Amino acid sequence: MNIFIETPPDFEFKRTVLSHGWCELRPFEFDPENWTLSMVFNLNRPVSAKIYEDENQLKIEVDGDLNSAAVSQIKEDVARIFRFNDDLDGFYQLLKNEKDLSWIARQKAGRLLRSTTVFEDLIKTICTTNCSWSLTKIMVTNLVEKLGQTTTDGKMLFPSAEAMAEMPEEFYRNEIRSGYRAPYFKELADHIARGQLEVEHWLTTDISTKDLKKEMKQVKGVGDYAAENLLKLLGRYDGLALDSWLRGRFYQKHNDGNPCDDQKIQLHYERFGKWRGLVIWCEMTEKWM
DNA sequence: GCGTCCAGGTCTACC
DNA sequence: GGTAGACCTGGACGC
Repeated sequence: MNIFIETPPDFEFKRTVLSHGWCELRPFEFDPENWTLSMVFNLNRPVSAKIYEDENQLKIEVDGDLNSAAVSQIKEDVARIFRFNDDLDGFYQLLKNEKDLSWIARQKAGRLLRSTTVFEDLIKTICTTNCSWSLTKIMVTNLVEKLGQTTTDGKMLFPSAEAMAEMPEEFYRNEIRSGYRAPYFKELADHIARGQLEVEHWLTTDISTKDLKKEMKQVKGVGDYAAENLLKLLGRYDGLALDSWLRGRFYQKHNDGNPCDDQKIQLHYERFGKWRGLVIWCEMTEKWM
């Protein structure tokens, strides 16, 4: 069946899908020829779907018929991953007189694609640390294919914390190829499955970004970069989430290709206040489309 | 085909 | 609080 969802006026499907690398990480699958994003919804059973842009709405093509509760859940999940409820007015106002950055508002960039749970984004973020993008994809694909529930058409859901907690550390090292991250995954999944750690509330908590970042860094494998990257996915852009790729792009664009310390990068974006993390990301990914 | 080197972010021990 | 070394993998490179 097909489900149609109206999009906000300042929403841009293509810019959001390609906002960062998440569309390449399972269960997301991006088809650039047909401009389709595939994913799997966690309803009372895993259900695969293809998402298309259809004028001012999104068309969600799902396998079989769904009841109204399942349709509501899909609408909620779609709003969440595409950031329909994010208010970017302040961000666009800030940039409207910036000669080199005004394109961001014109192209409606700035919505960063995310998963349907904080847990999934957290695990994927740890998979991006200290390795090549190809290894990130290998680790995420292995997690999904070896632990995820299967849909009727053979697609797979991202595994739950409970499913991950059932596996021993060696599984993550030998099967997922996560190397030294193996004990981190095991410990994180154990803590969440036992109810000792609650990460879903990170999306709605009122605590300061500084305190939230501190809480995130209590998770093994989460350092400054990972915490700030996850914060961006939660809608908090105070941190730049500098990694080697972002630093390299800054050196090329603003420092004649020469390396500089992080303090100089921080200083460059300081005037953008709470939006600085989103400004640097949009600026460095301008040519992705 | 095999061995070596490198990039990558975080943790831990140490100062 | 700051710093050095270890962690582990895939890929690039030389032989």
